[in-house]
Amino acid sequence: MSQTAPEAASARVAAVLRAEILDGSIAPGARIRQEEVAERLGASRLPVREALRMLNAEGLLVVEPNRGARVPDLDRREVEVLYRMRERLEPLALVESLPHLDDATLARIIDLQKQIEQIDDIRDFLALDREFHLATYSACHIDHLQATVARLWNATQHYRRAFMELAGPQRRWVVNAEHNLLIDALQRRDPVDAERYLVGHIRRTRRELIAHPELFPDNE
Amino acid sequence: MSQTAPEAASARVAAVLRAEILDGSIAPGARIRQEEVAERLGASRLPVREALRMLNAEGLLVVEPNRGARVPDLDRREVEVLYRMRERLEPLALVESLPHLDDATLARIIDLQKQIEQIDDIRDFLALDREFHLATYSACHIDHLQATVARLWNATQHYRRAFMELAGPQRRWVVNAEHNLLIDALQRRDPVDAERYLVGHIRRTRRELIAHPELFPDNE
DNA sequence: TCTCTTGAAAATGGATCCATCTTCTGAGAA
DNA sequence: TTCTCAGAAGATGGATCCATTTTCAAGAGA
Repeated sequence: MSQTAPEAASARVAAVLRAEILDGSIAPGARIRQEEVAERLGASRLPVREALRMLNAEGLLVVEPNRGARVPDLDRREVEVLYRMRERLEPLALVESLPHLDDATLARIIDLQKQIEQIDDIRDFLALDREFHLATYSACHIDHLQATVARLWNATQHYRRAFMELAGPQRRWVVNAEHNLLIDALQRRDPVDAERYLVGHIRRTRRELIAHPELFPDNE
Repeated sequence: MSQTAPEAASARVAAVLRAEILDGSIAPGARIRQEEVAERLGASRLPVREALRMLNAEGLLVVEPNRGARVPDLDRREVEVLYRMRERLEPLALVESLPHLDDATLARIIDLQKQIEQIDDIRDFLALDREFHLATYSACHIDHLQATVARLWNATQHYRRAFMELAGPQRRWVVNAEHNLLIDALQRRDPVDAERYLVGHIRRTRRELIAHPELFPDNE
């Protein structure tokens, strides 16, 4: 066969929509019409419906009965609590992952950070940053934990992007310092320091993000 | 209309399957065949597929491409980590909920505990216990947080039931003592004590549950 | 007797057509 | 001008039929 991957239509549709939501092409609040997606991607409405359910499970959109799917837009308190969830869950994922992290994954993490330090484009930065962190959790091998963490990243992705477009690159050096301290702790297999730097990283991000009320709808 | 609720077929199918999984009629490891469910519940396969996706989003089953849906069975480490996730997330849900808990909800929580102290049947106990805890989080009004906590309860429900069938009712008084201390802290609107008793409650449950390796598959 | 192969049965994935619900638009009256 | 209500258009939910994949059992060969 010349085709390398048969891949189901619903998975293909889900992949396209996932990318569009994560990179902001489909903004929060937008309604997603099944027929429009089906026509655009050359499939029938059925795999589109399946794809919407998948993305719903991934925290990227909400499905309301008889009213279709839409990307939710969150208020400031909601985003803040999602970040507090990250502060509690990701250290657990990291500590469970650390003992099983092999050298190849560690090398990939280090390489990702090198790319992060050289990239300018915000979308590329966000994608690499996400891949960097999820890679540090990849060895925990607890599906529920990894899926939950991914959902939190998915739901807050838009606000991270909006923040970076607003704040510009002047705080990038802080991210890099935190990432490199985290990598150092990982290389030393030190769960205490790894958790310390990770929590600090997420906490700082939350505070800087929350400090911009203009990112969120209907703030009194 | 005589019908009080029109309710979509997919939601109805999902409700039946959800109840069957939670009460153990469909055990972990079991494959769920779409056609069997469709015939049994008097619907076509399409709403069944939708229902399976919904339950997948709720953490009750996993869907593998071209291989259908099944209720996952977890090993001991997986259940332990799920409980550690609960220990970190539920205190956050409680603290975010506590300031918004109204008197009616508090009264319902107290009433649920009174029922818990009088019930004998394990399935009824588990349902009431679940309702009790989720009620304490119900005022946090963060959909993602409540859904995540519900998923953790869903995924571990089977092992809680198996544990109770094994351990019998002799530790029920501990549950009641912990619940009543938690209620007292809620009535005093004391987030510190409330978090303290809740974490203790979950930690003790985890330890007692994990102490029974015979509850889990393939433990060396 | 064990293993590999092959083919048939069964289950899932997808497409099209129809029913039902939502929502938007516009006309009419206060 | 504004509110209300009715009707039409559009979108979602569901049923049936077909295609593809998986799975399992039977048989041939070593």
